Amino acid sequence: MSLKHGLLGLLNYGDMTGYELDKAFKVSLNFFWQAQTSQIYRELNAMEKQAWLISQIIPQTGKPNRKLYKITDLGRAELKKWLSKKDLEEDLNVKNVFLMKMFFSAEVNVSETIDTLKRYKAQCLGDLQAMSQTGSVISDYGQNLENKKSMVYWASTATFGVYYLNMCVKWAEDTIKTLEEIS
Amino acid sequence: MSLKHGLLGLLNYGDMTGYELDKAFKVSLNFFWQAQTSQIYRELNAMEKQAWLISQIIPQTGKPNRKLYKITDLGRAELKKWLSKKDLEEDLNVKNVFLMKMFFSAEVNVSETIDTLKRYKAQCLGDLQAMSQTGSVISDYGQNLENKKSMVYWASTATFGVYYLNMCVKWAEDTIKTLEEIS
DNA sequence: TGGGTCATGTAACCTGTTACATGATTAG
DNA sequence: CTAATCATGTAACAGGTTACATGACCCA
Repeated sequence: MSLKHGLLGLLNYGDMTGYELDKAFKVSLNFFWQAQTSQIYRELNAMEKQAWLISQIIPQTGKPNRKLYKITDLGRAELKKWLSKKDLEEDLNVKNVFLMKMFFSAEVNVSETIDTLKRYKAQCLGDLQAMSQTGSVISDYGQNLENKKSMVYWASTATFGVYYLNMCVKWAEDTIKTLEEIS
Repeated sequence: MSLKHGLLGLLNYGDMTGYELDKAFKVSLNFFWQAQTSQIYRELNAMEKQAWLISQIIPQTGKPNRKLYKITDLGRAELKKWLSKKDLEEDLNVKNVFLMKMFFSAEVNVSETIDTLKRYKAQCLGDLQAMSQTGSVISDYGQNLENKKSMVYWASTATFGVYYLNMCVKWAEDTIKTLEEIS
């Protein structure tokens, strides 16, 4: 149940509409969690029923009305409970379709797999490039927060991203080399 | 739709029952994909309806009968189609609850987060220890295959695991250091 | 005049999780 | 005597994906 908690975390920074949450999600949490717009709206509904949020309609003219969500004390309590949960094990599970394909790649030509790995590497390098700008994005956003401490944690997840992508590039290069030797 | 394809991939090595697939899954694909036993049985049913598999009941006495699955030509075609799909982007998406919690950790005490990171590191080191034995496991299993090439790919995914866990350990250490400085 | 942004969703479907059920055999 | 192993699942629910719908406004 992490999408709900991600949304709680974002709403804890300030009130937002579903539309704004969707965008905020995509610029911040997207590296380690992906969510569809439609799912966000559905989860917000469910969370309001659970009284983790309350909403307020803000009329607009010419545009659809905005439905602004605010986190409740119950929601904040839930967020903290989730953050403080001691049991790590489930949180470490990772699903990686790319690796699953690699596992079974004896079924396709070596040259095709090498090609896939090269595209993989290129993609990782592109993502790294994009990530090199997160530093300034973080300090831009961080200015609006009362709790400046957040920036340290945001930066640490960005660092994870950089370490991860560099590791993937190295692994791809090593694997390509191994495959070129046997082909 | 990766569980189905993982099961196809395993059945491509040889006929198995749901029970055996469950165990095979947990010793091979578990690092990058996790599946519940009940889900495996359900997916096998669905796959048989799609004619990717056929099954055969093998009566036993004293034990429940075995339901042995065999991949069909249609199933093999589907496996290859999935493996050859050129579009990488979706395959690179990764969901990581641990990082999402880290992102919002300004809400909990720094000391608590440092403690969590230490347990994270310990867990990674434990997993690394466990992974150091995969080399021999791979060559044991590989002996039974006609297609020995598989071992190279299995080994490459295991290498990814080792690189990944080492990277996580380094990141945890760096992050602990950063947090200790600000606290 | 065509595409992007703003802003809301619903419906159908697929996939993943949790809890439960059965019952004999075997190893410690 | 107890726990694990063998071997099958079903039911209910939660979460994720895909496709579709509406409609004004703004910019090139």
